[in-house]
Amino acid sequence: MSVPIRNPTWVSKRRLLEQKISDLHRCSSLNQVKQIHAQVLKANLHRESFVGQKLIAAFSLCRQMTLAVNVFNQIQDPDVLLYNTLIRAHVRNSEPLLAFSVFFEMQDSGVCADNFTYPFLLKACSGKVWVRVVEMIHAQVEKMGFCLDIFVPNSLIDSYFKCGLDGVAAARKVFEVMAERDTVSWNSMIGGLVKVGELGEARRLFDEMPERDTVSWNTILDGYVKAGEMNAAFELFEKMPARNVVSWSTMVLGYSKAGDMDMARILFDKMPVKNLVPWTIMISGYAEKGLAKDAINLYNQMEEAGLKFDDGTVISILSACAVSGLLGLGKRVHASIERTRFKCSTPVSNALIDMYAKCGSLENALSIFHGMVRKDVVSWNAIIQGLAMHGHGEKALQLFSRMKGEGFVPDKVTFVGVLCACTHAGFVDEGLHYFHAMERDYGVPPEVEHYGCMVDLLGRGGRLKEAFRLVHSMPLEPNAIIWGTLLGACRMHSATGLAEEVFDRLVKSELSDSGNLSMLSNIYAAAGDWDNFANIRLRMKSTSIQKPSGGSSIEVDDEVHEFTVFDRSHPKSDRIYKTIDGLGQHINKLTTSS
DNA sequence: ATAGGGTTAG
Repeated sequence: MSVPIRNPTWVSKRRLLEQKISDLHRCSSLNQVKQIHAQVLKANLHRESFVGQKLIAAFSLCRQMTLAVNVFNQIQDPDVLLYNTLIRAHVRNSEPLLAFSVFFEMQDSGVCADNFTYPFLLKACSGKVWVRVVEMIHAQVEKMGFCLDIFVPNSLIDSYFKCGLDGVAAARKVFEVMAERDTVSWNSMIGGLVKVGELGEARRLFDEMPERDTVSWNTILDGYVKAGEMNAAFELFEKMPARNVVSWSTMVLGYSKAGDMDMARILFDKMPVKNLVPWTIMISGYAEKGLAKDAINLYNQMEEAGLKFDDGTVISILSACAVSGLLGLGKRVHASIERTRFKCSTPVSNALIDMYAKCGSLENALSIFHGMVRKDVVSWNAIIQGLAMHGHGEKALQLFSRMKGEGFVPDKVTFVGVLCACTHAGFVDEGLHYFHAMERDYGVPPEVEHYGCMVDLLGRGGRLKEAFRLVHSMPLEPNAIIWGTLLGACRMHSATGLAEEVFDRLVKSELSDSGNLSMLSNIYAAAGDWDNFANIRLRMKSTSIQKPSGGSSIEVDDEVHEFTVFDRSHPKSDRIYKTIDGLGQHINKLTTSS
């Protein structure tokens, strides 16, 4: 019998599968991944570590962690690479606890962590609770002698600062006891101190350090910018021995955030080298402030300069459009994305949903949402919020239950949307139900935002006493929004006496702003108390200078129309207010007749 | 280790 010749079709099939496996990370749909998984099982390749790594990563990108874990369990003696892949998958899916349980499992089975394992774990540790975990990792790397490698203490400093205030002392300690410090160690300390708002100490270290590089200068510069001290920042900026694109961008952002777009533009024009970031900062700055013409001009220039934008650019500009209702620019950005790539990334789609919803184009928001390949919690939150905002409370609640059905875990933002949906649909009892269920059934303790929603829900539902009781009994300190909401409820039900009580609290806690003042003046006006009305209006004149009042804006044909409290500067102001009054009467008629 | 970036109540 002759030696069997390999079937050429079989060989090419096998090659094709291997190619598919190594391209798994490029798969855009769950079905494709499932198909390849089936082929892997048929070819009996599912016990290979490399194949497992690829499949786990691909399933985790589709949020199919059950499938990812199944793949993992098929492999008998997982190596460190496979463990790392699963750890990273859990971290990516915001499941730090599961990531750690895999890590412990790995230790129990005697597989040693490598230099990749700890960075993945450290990435899972953000937020206050996790400082203990950084401490645990710290102890382990210390025990294994990893701390002799300067890379390790440097990243520990960074991780401790990521724990917020709880980690600051430990970060200082690591820095103090380090055998040797390099510029990165100093810069990490300065950056961390800036992040937690310890600008003074950051500056002391900056002055103390033996050798400063441009990163050191940029970091301390950012500290002054974040503190809003633009004069000090500018002084530093002029003194710097060398400036790079980061230094200039930091200054441009600072002026933009301070509302000084002219100064931001002067520096932007002067920059010797620009990359995407300063362009993004400028366009977003204009867009956020409703300066549609400037934003669009610069956007055109950026396109003409042949710059291809990345996710950061797109997200930043879209969220600025959402703030000021620049639907026109938002649509242009959307069109540019569609031209340049096949599918949007999840964060970009999320930004699009939010932009369309906030600009009032719910159909577009919904079509982006339904067309998404990989939704995440944020996608659901954004669409639930968008539907709620536009009065589709019932639809929002339907999506909430679908979200759970598809295996997504609601978070605190989801419940803000859900409660908001109940308010807008007038579902007071459902709202109370969700409010009680969120901690009990979902492990999400209510925060001040949720109490705010409840005050609004009860207040609008005419259950003013319950709203008051909730505010007085809540375990958290009520903020200006809570009192303002309560004040609004008082106005709605002409409860002048209660309103005064609320307002006293606002004044005492120095939380009164022009919005709340105008609300109180409306209450007096409605009650015919013109003396108090005049009093409040006088007060508004003096406080409105200190505190900017809230408002809304909308873009029509590249022109932005802005509206703030008591503002009648719009040329069609009379007609607008007449229309609003008409609508109000119409609504009253409908609600009293039903 | 430094600059821009998604969802949060009135």
